[in-house]
Amino acid sequence: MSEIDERPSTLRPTRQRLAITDALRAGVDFQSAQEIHDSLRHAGEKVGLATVYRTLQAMADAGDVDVRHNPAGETTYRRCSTSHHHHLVCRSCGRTVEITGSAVEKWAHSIGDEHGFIDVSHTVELVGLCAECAALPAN
Amino acid sequence: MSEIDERPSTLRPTRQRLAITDALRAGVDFQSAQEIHDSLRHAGEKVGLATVYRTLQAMADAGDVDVRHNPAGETTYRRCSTSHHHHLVCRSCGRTVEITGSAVEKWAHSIGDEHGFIDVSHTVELVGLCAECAALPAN
DNA sequence: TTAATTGCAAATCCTTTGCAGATTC
DNA sequence: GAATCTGCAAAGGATTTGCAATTAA
Repeated sequence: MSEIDERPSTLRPTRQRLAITDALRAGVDFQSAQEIHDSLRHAGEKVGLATVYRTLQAMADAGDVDVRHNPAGETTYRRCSTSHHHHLVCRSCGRTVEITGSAVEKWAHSIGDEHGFIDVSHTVELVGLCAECAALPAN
Repeated sequence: MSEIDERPSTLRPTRQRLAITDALRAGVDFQSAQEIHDSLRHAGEKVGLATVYRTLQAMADAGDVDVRHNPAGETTYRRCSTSHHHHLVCRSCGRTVEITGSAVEKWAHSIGDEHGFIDVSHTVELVGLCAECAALPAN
């Protein structure tokens, strides 16, 4: 009764899939299926939106890309092993600062080891009030 | 041209809002608007779904609750200051381990300070492959 | 009384699915 | 030729919005 793995034994390197892989490689950070679809369209590659969704999902299942959700509620994808960074976002004005924290990287890794998990990736998001917004009278 | 703060100056403590606050307090972890709506309904409180959405959104804007997205893509809320923990999830079987990491808490805080942010909350999610799934031949 | 709040239903937006035709092996 | 993939359009599900009625201050 345990359905753990459902991937088809073959994954065909079609034009569409290669294009999507390229788009992921071109993007620096997480991108939504819609963004990738647009990006492909602008690049002259014609790929159906449904195909983009299906492919990204398959890649995520296979562990080839990391998944997260952006504030807009979209599911976003990023190829693994991209130079890794996080964001510190102001909850009032949306100002964003990029963070590179080797400290968390190590922490994530050691937690994984501790529980017998391998191949651990992580997602971190810091949300706070930036100095400017904190200074506003309304706050 | 800078619309930074749009909150109405008054936030009325209506029956609905109090009920939603209670529901948040009752829940141990992140809950979606729909879950809270159900929970209220079962508790005998009649509150419109739209109201739940609007209220949670307002609370999030005000910084009274933390927001995250669950794997299903739903937006979920948790009152701030709940005993804080994170999750380590197996990307294959979904097995979940709760993590309490004071290390990250401190890290998040110091990063905030470093950039002049106050009132910094954070969201962390670790995704990996658990020992059991890693042992499966298919993987 | 006025401004904020609510409920309902309609409207949006993102994502998934059914299915026939195209494609890869 | 068989198993996969694609695209399109329809279907689903979550969230938002318009608007008239209701309620708190």
